[in-house]
Amino acid sequence: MTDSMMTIGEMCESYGVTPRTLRFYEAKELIFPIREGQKRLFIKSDRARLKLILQGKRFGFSLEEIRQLLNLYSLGDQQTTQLTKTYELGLERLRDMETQREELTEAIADLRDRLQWGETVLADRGVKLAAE
Amino acid sequence: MTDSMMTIGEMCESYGVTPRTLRFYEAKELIFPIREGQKRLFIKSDRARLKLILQGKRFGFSLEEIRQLLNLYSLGDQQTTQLTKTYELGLERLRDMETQREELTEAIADLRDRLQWGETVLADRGVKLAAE
DNA sequence: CCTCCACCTTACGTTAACGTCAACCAAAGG
DNA sequence: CCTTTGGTTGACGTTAACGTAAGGTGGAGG
Repeated sequence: MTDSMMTIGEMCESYGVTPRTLRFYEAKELIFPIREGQKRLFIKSDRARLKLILQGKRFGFSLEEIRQLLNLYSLGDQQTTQLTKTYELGLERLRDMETQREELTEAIADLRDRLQWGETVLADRGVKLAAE
Repeated sequence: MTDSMMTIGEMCESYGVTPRTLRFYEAKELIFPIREGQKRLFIKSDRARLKLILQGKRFGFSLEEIRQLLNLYSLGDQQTTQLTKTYELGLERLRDMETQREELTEAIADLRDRLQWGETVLADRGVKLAAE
């Protein structure tokens, strides 16, 4: 109704996933769409979470790890103990991601060198590459 | 013999993997250890490849994608056509990795904010965090 | 000679993350 | 009223990336 509500189909269209995927994520408690009768309805926060899920997957996190991280994004009225654990978990993840970024930076530089080399080899063999 | 040769056990020790993993990678044609009778022997280039494999996995690449990438790291006397394809594949991966790096940078900043916020909340509740 | 150890192959088991299929409901349109 | 459209819940299938268990080999040491 209000355009803040989306059906499962619209969600799939928007984010390039299948219904099965969204239902699966719900079953794994990564998202919590509300129900109108039988049907699922997704609101803004669901979309925010989904974005984070898809991003997390690109970084190589498992769905379970992502589920933990998502709690960081909906911190509210939890017990202090739980909150502290979540915080520390977040710190760990942050270190992970920073490490990963450094490695990625190196790997990119490396790959770039290889490609440069490949270019010259191909040039030597008289191959014209699509200029870009 | 020469310390440039390593047994499967030594490899596992060095890189924190299981024998099964190395045999699996060989079966998938990601590494090509030489044989002394039955036994596998790993030389320097095998170790270089293994490093790249493990790194690639951290970036979320599948073994099959990694296998493609590895060809870039052993370009030699292949046909020019194949070489060109490999080169273009490498370019694609490079774009992927650069994109991933940007996203990762954003995600890190984001997570950092959350943690900062979490810190203040915990501080308000009188929780002392391990200073670092 | 026997045993242990490190390695081997073959083959079936496992987990994550969905895909696919069957059978069902409910609102909307012709 | 019937059919289409878009959703639902099981339940079983699939792929990647290994784990694991069973049984076999070859050399070193007691």
